[in-house]
Amino acid sequence: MLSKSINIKEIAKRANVSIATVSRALSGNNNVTKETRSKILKIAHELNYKPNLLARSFVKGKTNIIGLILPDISDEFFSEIIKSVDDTSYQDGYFTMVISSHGNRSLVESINTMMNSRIVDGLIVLLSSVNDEIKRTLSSHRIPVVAISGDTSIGNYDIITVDNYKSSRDVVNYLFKKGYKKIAYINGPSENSDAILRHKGFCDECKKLKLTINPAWILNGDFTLLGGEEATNQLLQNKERPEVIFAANDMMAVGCYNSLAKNGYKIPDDIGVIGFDDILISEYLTPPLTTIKVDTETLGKFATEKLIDRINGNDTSKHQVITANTELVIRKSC
Amino acid sequence: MLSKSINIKEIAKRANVSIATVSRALSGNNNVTKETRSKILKIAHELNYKPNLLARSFVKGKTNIIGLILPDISDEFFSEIIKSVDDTSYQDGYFTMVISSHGNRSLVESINTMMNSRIVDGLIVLLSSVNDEIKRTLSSHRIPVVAISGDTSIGNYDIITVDNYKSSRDVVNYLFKKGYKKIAYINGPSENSDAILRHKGFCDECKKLKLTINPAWILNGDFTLLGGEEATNQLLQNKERPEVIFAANDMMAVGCYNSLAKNGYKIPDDIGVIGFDDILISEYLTPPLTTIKVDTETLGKFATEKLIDRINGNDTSKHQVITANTELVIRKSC
DNA sequence: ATGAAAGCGCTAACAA
DNA sequence: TTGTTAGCGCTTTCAT
Repeated sequence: MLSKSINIKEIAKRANVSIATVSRALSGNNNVTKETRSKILKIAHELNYKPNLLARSFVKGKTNIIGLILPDISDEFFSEIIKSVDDTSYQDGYFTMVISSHGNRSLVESINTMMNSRIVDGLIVLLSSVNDEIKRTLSSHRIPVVAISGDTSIGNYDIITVDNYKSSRDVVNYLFKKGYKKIAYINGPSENSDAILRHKGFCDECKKLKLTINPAWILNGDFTLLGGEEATNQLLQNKERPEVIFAANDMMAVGCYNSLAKNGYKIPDDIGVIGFDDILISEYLTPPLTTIKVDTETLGKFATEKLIDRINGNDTSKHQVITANTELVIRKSC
Repeated sequence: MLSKSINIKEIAKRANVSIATVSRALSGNNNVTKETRSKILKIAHELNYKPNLLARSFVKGKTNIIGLILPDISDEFFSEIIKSVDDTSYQDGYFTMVISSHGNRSLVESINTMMNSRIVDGLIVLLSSVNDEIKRTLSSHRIPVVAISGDTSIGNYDIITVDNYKSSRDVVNYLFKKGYKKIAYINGPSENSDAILRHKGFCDECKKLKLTINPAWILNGDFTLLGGEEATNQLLQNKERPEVIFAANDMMAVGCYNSLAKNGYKIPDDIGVIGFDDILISEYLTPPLTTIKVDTETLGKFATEKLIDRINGNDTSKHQVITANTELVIRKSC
């Protein structure tokens, strides 16, 4: 294994030409006669020659690999992003390297390593929360960076985002029109940008519709299934019960379902539930979950195309914030 | 952007030493005096020097990246594998590069590219079906290869597998003991190694228990949700109905649930359902799905550890087949 | 402990 | 059209 590999020098020797000619023949460069080229190609094939991409990348200063940094790889939402990014980049001749930031402590570290390693030509970073250090790190762009982030405060990089705020208002509006007046809300993590905006959207629309918000109906969640379940348990302790629960993401909505089932409540007859994200599972819950569909495919596609355009220098415009569409998917849960 | 970067030559100049000394100081080599080292480190820090990992990899012939080739990245089963592989490799100082084979046509191509690129030090390949060409390609190991595969026919690489056959027999046995005699089976794709073994396990155990298999109750599926739904629809056309449906994977079991609900059957009262894989969603179905838990974390961990041991030369034993455990998880669906 | 120099495999500028 | 040669940034002998 790892036996000494065939290189262009070896081919050059056998073909009685210089390594430059071999390089040219192999890279499809024009300045080689048909005969020389076919002779070289034949020998290369016979020796099962494979170019050392590492050497090539090294000299060219370009690897055709993009890096994708995620907080946590297993999350379903993220895996859809991975697929979308990978599909898009592959079509443009790029590989995707997926890097979990393995906990927040190392997010900045991961970004820094990747930025300066020369292993990736560009970076897509999925951000759940943003602080100054992260922003500074991302802005120190040795290579192009695109962030997928709820926080759209401008930095020195492109941002692909979802309209959390408006979608959240849409939800409240929909509920209001359906006749729901008593709405409970399960919040996401306090530092999560998406969660913050969704919460703000909820509050603002309630205010606009003059819905009074019972403070006991605003629960703290953490975007996990269990968090949603516990929040709902807590909610059900109150004597007065809401008519519907708005969970800031679908995973918590699933937790909601569990709690409600265990406590003997029927959805939507006794209490309605609405979520946010439209993860795969949502459609197959009983009853199917009404939710906001976040188009992860577009999210990943936009991010990748933007990044590759930046890498290739095809896009030298000012850094942008691009908003991907959402859509209210009405199913059976409210 | 991409401004000329600081390199060891620059540091050497400023520190009035040779590049060799800088290299030694930076790599923690002993043969440098405390003073020289700290001087160099200070300058490197001031200049915000980051080593060019590509150059380092190139000269060392080692990138500390492992490749993970998957048939389709979005599958939930696979994303758990990704996480496990990434976590494990990260702990050992490796990055993980995820490569979707983007359809079978390019699987061999993907393997070949990665094998010879020098970009990855080793390769984990998730195989859903195996043919001679794939086997030959994997066996031509310029670098170590570990396959995660149902097909365990020996090749020139390590194999991590799941005991599909035995687990499938376990399922039938469990059903039999629960009093189910009329069992329907929804098969996976005909060329899928796991599916083939699960089906064989089903047949053999039925035979052993002298359960007669109604041919109309053996359906063709494709491991997708929709496939499971359609198969179940078809199954319900028969006048005689089975007491329980064994879906060869959980995704199809979810499809089963949908079809049964739409046709007015209650699980498990009217008809039972059992699956295979234990994907995240299974626990939260109504009723929670009884299934075989495939421990993807262990699967990925075994594969990664094996691979890294091979890369480091810590394992020079003959190629092995390692079987990861499964476990029958009894919930409420039968 | 430090330096000089070779070389990893390839591309590309320059010469011929 | 082809060859010569100089790097790319780093590690690693081999001297000193």
